[in-house]
Amino acid sequence: MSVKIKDVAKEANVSVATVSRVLNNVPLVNEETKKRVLEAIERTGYKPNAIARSLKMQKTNTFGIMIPDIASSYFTEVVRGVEDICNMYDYNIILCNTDSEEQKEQTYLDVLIEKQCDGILYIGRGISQELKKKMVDSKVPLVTGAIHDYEYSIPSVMVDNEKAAYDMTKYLISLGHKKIAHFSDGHHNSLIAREKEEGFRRAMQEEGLALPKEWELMGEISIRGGYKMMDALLKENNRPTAVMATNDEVALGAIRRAGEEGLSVPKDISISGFNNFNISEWVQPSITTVAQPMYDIGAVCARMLIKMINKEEVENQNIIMRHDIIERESTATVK
Amino acid sequence: MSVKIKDVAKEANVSVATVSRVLNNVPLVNEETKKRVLEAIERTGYKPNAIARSLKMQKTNTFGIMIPDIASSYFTEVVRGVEDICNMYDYNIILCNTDSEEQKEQTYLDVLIEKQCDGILYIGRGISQELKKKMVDSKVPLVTGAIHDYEYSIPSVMVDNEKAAYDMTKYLISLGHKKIAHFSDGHHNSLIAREKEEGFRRAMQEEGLALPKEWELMGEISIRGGYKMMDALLKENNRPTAVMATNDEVALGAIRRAGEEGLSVPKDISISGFNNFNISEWVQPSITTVAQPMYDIGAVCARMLIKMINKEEVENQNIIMRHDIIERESTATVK
DNA sequence: CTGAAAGCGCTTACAG
DNA sequence: CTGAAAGCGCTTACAG
Repeated sequence: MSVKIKDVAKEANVSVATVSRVLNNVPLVNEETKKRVLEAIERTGYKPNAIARSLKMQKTNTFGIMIPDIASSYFTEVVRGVEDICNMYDYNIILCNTDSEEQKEQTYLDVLIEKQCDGILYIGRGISQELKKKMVDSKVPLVTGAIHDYEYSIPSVMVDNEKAAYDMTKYLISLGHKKIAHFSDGHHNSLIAREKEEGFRRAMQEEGLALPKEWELMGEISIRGGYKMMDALLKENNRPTAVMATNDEVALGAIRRAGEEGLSVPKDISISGFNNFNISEWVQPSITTVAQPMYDIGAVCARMLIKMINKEEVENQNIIMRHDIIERESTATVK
Repeated sequence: MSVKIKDVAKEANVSVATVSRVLNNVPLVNEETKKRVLEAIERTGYKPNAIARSLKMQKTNTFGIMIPDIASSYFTEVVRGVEDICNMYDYNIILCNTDSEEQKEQTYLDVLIEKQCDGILYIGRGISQELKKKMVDSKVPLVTGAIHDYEYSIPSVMVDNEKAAYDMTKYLISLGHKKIAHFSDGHHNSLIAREKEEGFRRAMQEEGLALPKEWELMGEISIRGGYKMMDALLKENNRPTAVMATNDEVALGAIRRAGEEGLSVPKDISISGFNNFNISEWVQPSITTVAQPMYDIGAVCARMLIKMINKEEVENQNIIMRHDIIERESTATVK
């Protein structure tokens, strides 16, 4: 059916070896011959078969990327960063949505290994013990994004979540808030949630502020999740003056629910987010947040993985990206 | 380095053919032998090499998916739908962000063909002549999402954009609006923009309403794009009472800019969106929009492509999905 | 029920 | 500078 290297060789009156050489720009081909081959390729409309090439070369030029859900703004940005770099370096990515389910993660990992991916990017909230072991054992080059594993010290690119949460809490406190609730990710495997929790507590304790149980809500990371957590919080008699939400979507849901209750944000209650999603500066009120360079996290992950594959030395194997507090309309000094 | 089928064969004292048979569940293998092979696989930790298999079978079980930008909410949802179905049927997807640039599209198409993708999903706003020809000539099974090509009648899954825009315009008119602006996609290749434009005009003309040039804005499809278009509109003396934006992000940007001007939405101006993104019911005001089943469009595209590859008959090659007007807070009767 | 062998479409060490 | 041949890791028609 389709034309193969053999057909081109026949057309150009050379051997397949020669055709292969011009295809791969091996220098020692006679200019005349090369021209003839190029013409034959043109005439026949030949396209190399990358699968055959991969089998021979033991290299597929494709990465697997495992994320919880592409429909979640955070991962969407990271993936875009990954893909742009991959495109520059002639890699492609196989996208795997795991929903943070271990079963799916295991299955995808097997597929990625079987499809001989040159490397794997794992972007997530945390990795289960089992998967971690399996990944490391597989010997496939691996980089994690958004999280870091201390057990195997897998190369990683992330933000200092503990510090980021600490900074945001301190910021809220600097506004005069002493009663602060925390809406966090309820997923059992979330390393990030634990780190943020620690930062939050450290800041509160430093100031000698109370941490009542009813102000530590856990739920789904989504607008609806934020809505529900605010709903639960409002049922309490003891109301905080500020809420630190684990991301901007959660903050948005919380703002919506507060508004329905007749509470004006930030006049009656301050609400902060995390990540600085693109909507956050546009919604009303715009959301005070901790910006983190999601696109760059993806891009740096990809670059690091490519370096590893090329056996280049990677000086810093655990890159911490910068975060920034962005003050906007959803927070204000306590009245 | 890694264990191959030959190693398993040796371990189990059978031929590679036999190992391959148990791997592929070919029935005519002795139970006893099968068990021995399975044990050998277990012991050696053998993982099949899908690349070798693909070369032999002429099937990679991977699709290429070309979209403008995964960071755009519309495509994010569609891709999730695609991936979920692919996962069910043991396909993987190679994600390609083209930014609607023809150069990137051409390059990606070549790569997808060379990597022997079993099929390609093209989700976009429109296809250039050249790319269309190249895709069709390549003979790779192809489905388009969000758009339909009338020239080659490529199988497609989409919403009736003309009718959807018509319906939304009619809805705004039913609210008493006679002065309606339209914020649309400025990309030169956007088929969708042209269809919506037609629907908008048809509705307006049916009612004998004017279509002044200054109310037909074109810009970038994004929150910022909507902000800018509203900014331009507000510079006109002649102000409409309603704006139909080409999607919810554009609407959000427009709402923001209107607010900055001291205009209250919907009291002073009604603004409608398109697509029903997940934020749209949560922002304040929530956005009146035309819902379209983005996830399902992706899912149906994937299913159709799989059917085509399996040579199953696809009765309806141009599937029109349902759209719905969702009335929310950003539109109101004209005062 | 099982094995030897050919072949999928490439690349490259080796020989000339 | 060029070609014949081996080999990447599988599957399967063929023969037994």
